[in-house]
Amino acid sequence: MGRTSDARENLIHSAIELIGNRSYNAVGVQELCEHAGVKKGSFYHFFPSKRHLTLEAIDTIWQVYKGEMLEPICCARVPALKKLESMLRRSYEFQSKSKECGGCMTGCGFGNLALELSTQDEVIRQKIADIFEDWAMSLERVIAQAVGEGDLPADTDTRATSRAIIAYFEGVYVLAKAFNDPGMIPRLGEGVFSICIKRTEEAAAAAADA
Amino acid sequence: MGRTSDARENLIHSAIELIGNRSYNAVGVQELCEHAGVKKGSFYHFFPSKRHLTLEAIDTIWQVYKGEMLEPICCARVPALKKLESMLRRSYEFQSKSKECGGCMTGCGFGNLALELSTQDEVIRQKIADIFEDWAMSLERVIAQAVGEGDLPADTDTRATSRAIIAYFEGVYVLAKAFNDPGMIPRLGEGVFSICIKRTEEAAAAAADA
DNA sequence: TTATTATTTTACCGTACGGTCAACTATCGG
DNA sequence: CCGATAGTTGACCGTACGGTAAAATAATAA
Repeated sequence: MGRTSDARENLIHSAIELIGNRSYNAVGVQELCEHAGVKKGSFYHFFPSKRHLTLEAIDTIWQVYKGEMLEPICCARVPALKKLESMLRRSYEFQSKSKECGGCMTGCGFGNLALELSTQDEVIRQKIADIFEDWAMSLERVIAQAVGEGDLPADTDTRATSRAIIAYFEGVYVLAKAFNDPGMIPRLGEGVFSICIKRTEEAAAAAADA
Repeated sequence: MGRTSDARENLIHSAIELIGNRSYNAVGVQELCEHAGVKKGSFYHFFPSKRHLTLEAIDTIWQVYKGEMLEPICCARVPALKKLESMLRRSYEFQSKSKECGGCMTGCGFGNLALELSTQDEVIRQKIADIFEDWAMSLERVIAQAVGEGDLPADTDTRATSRAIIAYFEGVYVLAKAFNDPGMIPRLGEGVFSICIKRTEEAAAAAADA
């Protein structure tokens, strides 16, 4: 009963867009409200604070990314290595488009918020860590598939490899954003395939005799 | 002529410490002044804006990091792969210490500022991009050394490899910060050695027939 | 010693921030 | 049609922000 409203959803989507394009601290409640077409009083009717809105926005991006990008790719019936290629290509497409629209690369929303807020907000940090963990588990299944398909060595450490790939992805986003060049995603992204492989005997030996 | 002062240096070091531990937008001019033991009027005697102080702080961290960490390691007369190990170990030590002191991992100051400010401040973005480029060139020489020592294939793309390693380092920092766990640096860091190697024939073929 | 110059100090500016409140209004179930 | 409920509105906190201006003070070069 009572009336209904889409102000709540609008605010979440405005937060995703504005905070995603700039940063948490660079976007104010007022701007969020204007962008969503909502008065400040309504903001605080739906969310106890800007921080709470952000927490919901983080949940939403993850649900959307997971549901519309990650799972469709992971569940497709194609070779595992092609799935990695798809992720790379889709990332590139998305970042290119966002650069064409807004003039600059936004990068990964989780990485952005993790670096900005991890030392200041334990709840947000933990939420992002959970997301990375969830993401890694999806990826781990892809790695295991690749092992099964014989494209990766049978003794591959799937857990470590999946984490390393996510780290690499995040790092590529950092550089691409610093250079404002989405083209770095496919260029550097190539290197993902190297991560899957264990280091050569010679390299291991050379590193070991330190 | 006139009196001398260390206020300027104090402000730069306060900026490095405070902004490094939190973020650009989370630290105000007032707090910077208090930490440096300087009055606000003096702040604006030395710097036209907080942004300009930050630009100088970025320069300073890079000069210090380069002079006290990067070059000593790169110029040492040891095998190239051992240099990579040194970088990893020193990163771990530094981040562990900073976590013990302040309670949390700060990560890489350049990555932090790149993700926070790249979309909002072109000058800062470009400065950080230049630093990454400079860093990559130092690393490229190490990779070339490893090739010369026979620890990496003769056909290694030293330029691409050095960029990939920096991306990977940055990504490891992102994850380690999100999990507030410096231990991820040595754990994930292992993967650096994989990046140096070209992907196997089979993997390349599998990825190619997409 | 003195004139000059660099630094320090204090008080202040306008603005934007995150957040609160109470009155008001539309809507839905009964 | 009515009462409860959910959503809206606009005015309003206190505070902290980045930044300014001018007078006071200290040190140095001549």
